[in-house]
Amino acid sequence: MAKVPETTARTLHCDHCGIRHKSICGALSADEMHHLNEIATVRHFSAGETIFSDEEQSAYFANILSGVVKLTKILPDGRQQMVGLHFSPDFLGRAYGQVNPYFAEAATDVELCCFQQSAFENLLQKHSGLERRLLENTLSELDTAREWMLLLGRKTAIEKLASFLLLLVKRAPLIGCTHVSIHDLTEIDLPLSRSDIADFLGLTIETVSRQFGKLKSEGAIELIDSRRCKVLDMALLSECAGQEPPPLD
Amino acid sequence: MAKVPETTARTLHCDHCGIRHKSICGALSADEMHHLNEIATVRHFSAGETIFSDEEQSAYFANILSGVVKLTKILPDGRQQMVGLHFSPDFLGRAYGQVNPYFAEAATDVELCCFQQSAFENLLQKHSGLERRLLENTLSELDTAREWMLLLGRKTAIEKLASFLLLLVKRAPLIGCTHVSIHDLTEIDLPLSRSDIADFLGLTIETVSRQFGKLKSEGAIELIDSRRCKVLDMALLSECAGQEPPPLD
DNA sequence: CGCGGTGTTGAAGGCATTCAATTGTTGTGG
DNA sequence: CCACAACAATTGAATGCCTTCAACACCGCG
Repeated sequence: MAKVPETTARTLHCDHCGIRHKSICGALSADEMHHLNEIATVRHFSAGETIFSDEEQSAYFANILSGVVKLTKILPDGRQQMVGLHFSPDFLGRAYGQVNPYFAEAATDVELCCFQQSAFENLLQKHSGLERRLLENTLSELDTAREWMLLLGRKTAIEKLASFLLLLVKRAPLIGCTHVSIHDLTEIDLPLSRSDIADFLGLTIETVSRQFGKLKSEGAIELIDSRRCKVLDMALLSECAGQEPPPLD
Repeated sequence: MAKVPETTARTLHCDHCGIRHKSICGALSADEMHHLNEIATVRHFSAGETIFSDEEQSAYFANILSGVVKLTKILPDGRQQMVGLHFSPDFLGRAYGQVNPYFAEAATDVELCCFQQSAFENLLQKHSGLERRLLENTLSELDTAREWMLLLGRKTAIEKLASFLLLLVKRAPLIGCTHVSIHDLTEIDLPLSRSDIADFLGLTIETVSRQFGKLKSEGAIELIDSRRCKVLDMALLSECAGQEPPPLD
């Protein structure tokens, strides 16, 4: 458990870390960072690999250096629901060690900066700035989860998909998966398969596919290929997401 | 905003507080408690009253002394989803002041111990034990929210209702709304109206009512009146909730 | 007794699922 | 380079679950 996993692992120099200030490490002084540096290792995961399953999940914490990580929960009969979707520079892991039935899986190729649980929790207790950062982090995750609950409980399939695309538009700049084309249109790289999107939205892959079709025929988006789409009309997309008052007719 | 609201308000003696050790106040020493005592006021809300709406939500924090509080989110067209359900001795409020579109409403008559935002956040910064308690609190709320997402996204109507009843069975002892009858059967007081339950589960009131009927005819529960039900077969109820592997037929 | 609010029950309709077939994509080996 | 398999995504048709709309029952209260 305290062992470094089989995957590529090496110590890392926080000084040169690209997410140094955006991640929760931003709360640390140069001195404290030094301590963290000593317990940090970088690990790589290919798309589809399990990062942790419910049995061993609390073994370590991690910052996402690059890539997309999904958190899912599974019912005994196999039904599955995504409950978290994390990009760089998000933080992974459940402090204060209660066991939770989550699976974390790499949605794309992923690079993590990992910390041993015990060492990290030590640091957490010593340095209240870090704890506060973690608290703020957790609070905003809770906000996200609740927004998501509204989506799952009350939105229609097309609203769900439109909301998902808007979420990508909003968050994706951070991970460089959108860019603006010459015609001022946003292009989105979808970091998830249809099956993952379905898990995210509480739908089936067939329904997701059909809603893509509807948004296309509405003129809100255009599909370049199954992993890339262009937003043709952002206002229309927002309206489809149910965030604007619906047209009264 | 720093004013004490119009409702009944008086200073309170934390020494005699019934939830003193179970709430987040348990993190405080007698001395610190003294400080908290000075910024605390008790407020009463009748069932149905709004505790805070999205505009003013961050004005204060509170411990729930008694009663049940629901947190809801609303779509522009009026569709509504509950995103939090809180009992005594839960803590209410979003630290570090981002505005969030929640409504908090009293589901039953409610008694709160309120703290001014600024005063409480001061205390939070000075006393890291309190902050840690809040963090643990927030983490477990996040766990709850994610469990709920699984329910909203993937469970059927009957599974949703059964899960809700199990949640009450699990949490309700804290608020004295269950008790065991002479035949060793658990009796539950439902603190929510059908409409609230529907909001909780992402269903309509009609569907909730029908699922009560199904659970009854399955023999899992018995309805005493619309606000009280008896669990006849806990194992069956768990099975209906989809927590056990479903019967293979 | 009538009234409003809350909960139940029935019938019809719609949206998402399920099952099934087809097309598209990727990577491997001949 | 092409054939082929394996997988991912789309599309179609039929079913089913939940919703919607509507009527009715129940309860407390003036």
